[in-house]
Amino acid sequence: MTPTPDSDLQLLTQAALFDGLTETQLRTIQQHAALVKVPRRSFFFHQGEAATTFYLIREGQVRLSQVNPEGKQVIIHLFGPGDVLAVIVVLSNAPYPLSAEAITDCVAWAWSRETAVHLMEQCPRLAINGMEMVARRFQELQNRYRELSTERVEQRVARALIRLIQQRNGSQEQKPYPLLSLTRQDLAEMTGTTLYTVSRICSSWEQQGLLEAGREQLHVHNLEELSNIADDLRPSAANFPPKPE
Amino acid sequence: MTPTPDSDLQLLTQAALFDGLTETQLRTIQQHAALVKVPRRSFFFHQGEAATTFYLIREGQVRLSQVNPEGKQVIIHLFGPGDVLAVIVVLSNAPYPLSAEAITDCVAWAWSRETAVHLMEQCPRLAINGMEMVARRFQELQNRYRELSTERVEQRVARALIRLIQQRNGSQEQKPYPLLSLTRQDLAEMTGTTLYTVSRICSSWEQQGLLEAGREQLHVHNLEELSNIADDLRPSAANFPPKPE
DNA sequence: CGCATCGTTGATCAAGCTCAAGCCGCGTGG
DNA sequence: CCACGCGGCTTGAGCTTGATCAACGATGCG
Repeated sequence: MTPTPDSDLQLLTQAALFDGLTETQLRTIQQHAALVKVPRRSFFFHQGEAATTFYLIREGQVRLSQVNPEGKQVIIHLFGPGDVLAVIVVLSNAPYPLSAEAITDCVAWAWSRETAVHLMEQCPRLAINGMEMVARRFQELQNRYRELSTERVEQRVARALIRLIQQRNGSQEQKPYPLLSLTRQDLAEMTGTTLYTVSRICSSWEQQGLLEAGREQLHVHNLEELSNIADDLRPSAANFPPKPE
Repeated sequence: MTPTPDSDLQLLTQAALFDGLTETQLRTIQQHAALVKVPRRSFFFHQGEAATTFYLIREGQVRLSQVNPEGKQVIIHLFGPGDVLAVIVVLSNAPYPLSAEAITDCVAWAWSRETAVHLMEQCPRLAINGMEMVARRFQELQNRYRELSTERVEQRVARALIRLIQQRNGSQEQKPYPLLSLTRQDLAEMTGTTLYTVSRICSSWEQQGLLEAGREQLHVHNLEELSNIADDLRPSAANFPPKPE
C-alpha cells in the first residue's frame, strides 16, 4: 500500500460514494486512504477472511464470487471503476462472505475498517451514500434471485448479457455495442447453468445473427431481439426440438 | 396512524436497530414515530409504489415477495418482531422493489422517508446499525442465491425449514422444535420450486419420520437428519426412483 | 512443438415441472 | 344440521429442460 498522491483528490471527488461532501471532508477522507494495486488473477480478499478493509475501485475489473462446499463457483457480480467493494461487510464485523478477484490489473483506494466507521460517524452523508449503493446492489440481487427461480436458462443468459452491456455503457445507449470479454464458463457461473448449455445457446444465437461469438468474447449485434428473448417473447426452443423441417 | 404512547420507549430500546443510542436520541426518534396496525392479508406496501415510509415490526409476521411479469410470486423473506422493513429503499429514493404483506395481524412503528434520513444524519450510529442489519440480510440473500444455482430442490427445502426454525428460536437451541405454519405453496415460493414437488418431499420425509405434516403446518422432529439432507449427505432420491423393492 | 485453455457438439438421462384427477376438512349459508 | 364449495394437499403419468459425459476442434503461449 502506498499513500495516495495529492492529485487523486480530483478523482475521488467524482465517485458517487462521495457525492455531496464538502472539500474539507473529502480531504480528510483522502488522507486516510491508501492506494493499492492488485494484479490480474490475484485477490482483494478471500471468502472467510476477517473483513479489515474496504475498497473503492479506480481502475480495472473485479469478480465477486462465492464457492459452495463442493467447490462449485457462483459469480455474484462484476465490478468496475467507481464501484465499492465490501462496504457493507466492513461495518458488520463479520468475515468476508465471498471472494474478490481482479480479472484485469486493478488500482483501488483502501480504508481500514476502523477508519471507515470513524469517517462515517463524523460524516453521516457518507454512510447514507454507501447505503444507497448497497440498496442498488441489493435490488439487483433480488431481481436475479427471482429470475433464477422463475426463468429458463436462455432468458437468464440473455439478461446477463444485457446487464453487462448496460454496465459498460453507463446508461448512455450506443449502437455499436461494446465487446464483452468473458468465457462461457463465466457466463455460466453468472446465470446458474453449465458451460455446455451456454455454449449451445451462444451457437444458436450466432446462427440467428444476434451476435458474434469468439474465444473469450461476445459481440452483440441485436440487443432488441435479445431483450425479447429475455422477456420470453418466444415460446422457448433455441434449437432443442431439432425440428424436422 | 396513531402517535406512539410514551410506554413504547421501553420496547424501542430493545430493538437491535437502536443499539448504542443515548436516551435523548431514542426519545427524539420515538417522537417522530407513528404506530401503524396492519391486519392479516393487507399490505404494508406494494411493489412499485413510491417508498415513503420505513417500518420496524413490533408484532406479527410479514412476507416480503416479488412477482415477475407473468405473475409468478417469489418469497424473498419472512419477517418478525424486531426486523426492519424497507430500510434500504427509503434512502435510495426509488420505488419499493417488492411487496410486504402481513401474514398475521401486525403492529409496527413507522417513520417517513424524510424523518429517517434526517434522524440518520443527526445520529450516524443509527445509519450504521441499519447498515448492519442490511448486511446480514444481504449475506443471507447471497447464500440463498448460491444455493438456488447449485443445489437440488430437496436440499433447498430442507434449508428453508432449518432457517425458519432458527429464526423462530432466536438462536437458542431447544428440542421440541416450534410448529411452522405455512402452506406448501409458501415453501415452494421460498425455494424456487413448485407446490407439487414440495408436497412429494414432505410426504417422503413424513414416511421417514423426520416430521409431521398437516394442513398449513409442519412439525419437524429430526433437525439433525434434515441438516444432513441440506448438506447432501445422501446421494439424492426422495422417492423418485420408485424402487421396485 | 506440445501443452493448456477454451470451445463445440452429440448422446444419454434424470430431476423436477406440468397436467389431471381426486381427497380431506372446514366454514358458510340455506 | 346438512350440503356444498373452496382452499389446501396428494399422487400418478408423461414430458421437457438442461445436466452430464465423452470426444474432439481451435487457439494461443512458452
